[in-house]
Amino acid sequence: MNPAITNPEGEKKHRSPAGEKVYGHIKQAIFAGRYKPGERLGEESLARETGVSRTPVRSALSRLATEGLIKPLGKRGYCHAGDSLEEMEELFELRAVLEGFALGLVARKISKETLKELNRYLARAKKALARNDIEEVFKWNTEFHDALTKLIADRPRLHSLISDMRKYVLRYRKDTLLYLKGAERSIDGHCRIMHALMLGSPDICEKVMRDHIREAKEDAYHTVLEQKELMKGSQK
Amino acid sequence: MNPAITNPEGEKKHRSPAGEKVYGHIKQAIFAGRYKPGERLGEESLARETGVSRTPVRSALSRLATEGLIKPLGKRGYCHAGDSLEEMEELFELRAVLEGFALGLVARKISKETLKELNRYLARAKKALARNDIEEVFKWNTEFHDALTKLIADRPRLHSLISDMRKYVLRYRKDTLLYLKGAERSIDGHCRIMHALMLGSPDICEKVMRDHIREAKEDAYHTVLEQKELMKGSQK
DNA sequence: GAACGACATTATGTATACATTCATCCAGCT
DNA sequence: AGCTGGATGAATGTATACATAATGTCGTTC
Repeated sequence: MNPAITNPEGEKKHRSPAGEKVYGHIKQAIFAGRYKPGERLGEESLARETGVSRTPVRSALSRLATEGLIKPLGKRGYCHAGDSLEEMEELFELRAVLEGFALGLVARKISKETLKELNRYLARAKKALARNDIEEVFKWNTEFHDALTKLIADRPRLHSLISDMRKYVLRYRKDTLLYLKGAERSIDGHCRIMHALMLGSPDICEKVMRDHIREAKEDAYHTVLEQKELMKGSQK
Repeated sequence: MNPAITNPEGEKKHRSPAGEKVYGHIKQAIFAGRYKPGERLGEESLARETGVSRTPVRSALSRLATEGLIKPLGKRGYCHAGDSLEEMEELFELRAVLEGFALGLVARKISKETLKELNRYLARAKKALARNDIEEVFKWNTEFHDALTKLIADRPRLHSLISDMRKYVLRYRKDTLLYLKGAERSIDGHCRIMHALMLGSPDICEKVMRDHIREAKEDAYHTVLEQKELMKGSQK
């Protein structure tokens, strides 16, 4: 399974073994599709499942709600947000806007060294694609985006917004890249990003990144549709 | 004092008398400048202050952190984010991007009735400006923006992001409008927004809204600077 | 038979007690 | 004298017990 999901690597803040455990547990369960869409998530049941008390469960639920994986349900706990196409679409649109803006900021101050680093990731992804090693393509594409994200660490809000959304979106992206065509389009987009960065124009960078993420949205869109079809078929 | 701040009106979710009480208490204290910038906010001291236990205090702190009013401090509690110019600038830049995008979305589907409603608010703000009634200008300008925000209620993430940031930004805006020039520029911006909406072009709407909020940023910038000067002067 | 109401069950809000970890300070050593 | 290391304290993480609110069920009544 996807290591970026099953291995909840060290984040910066939020310091608690138990709370972290529950957080990872629920997140993984959601990504694995273990909850029915819209299913209610109660503090007590989760506390029993994970073997901790309700207090860390509450904290984890609150965190997940901020990240958008679950939604507050009126007055009675939370529920799994489900993969509605609308949600997915909004998420990618937001990413397009925010990461587009971010790339515009980056364009103003990126260094030659960073450009080289990005080119390195891109070259590796291309090589991996030539070998049909999708896993590797995914890895280097992620490195590429992560390197870009790091460049706006001096804008804490923007940075954390983008980080959160990228975390959330992994589920779609991995599946998307399983299609060779998606991998090709993605790498092509990264090429265009490099060119835009070398042009140094914020406006062009913004537009290129928007288009890139909207392409990814289209791929994810089809993937989700097919998943829904599959689920429909597998229902007795 | 600002009614939008001192009167924590009914929000949608988050159901708790005690938790709500603490939330309002801290928020008000922050807006009133009762905490030194960067001051550490401990759960225990806040619990004593407000007379409730630490549990609702935790929930309130978590909420405030999500909204960006306080920042998680490494591993040890939270602290008042302070009014650094950088933070303020980032906040307005984000608003510019997100509300710009939102207005682009709105442009595609706004109805004649809504346009009329917006025009009504705008006209009232103009009249208030003619009377030099800044309080009223503020009120109708807020109605104007709120009406726009409501139009993207079908994009929950975008909507809540914008709502949160607008809440947070109230402190700057009120002071800003105390300057007549700021009020004039603000109303002028709203006029341009109306024209862009009537043109119906998403791109133009996006650009106009961005410019409008960046103007507000400039006003807020000067205001914060003057406040800092004042504080420097009042320090023995 | 359907609807209303009371009770039981369950879930969340709150409080408090306990555990753990971080920070500070003082003492002893180099 | 300065630095290091441990002890002490305080603040957060966790668990649990209690209070309150909501839901679901069962019984009664019309």
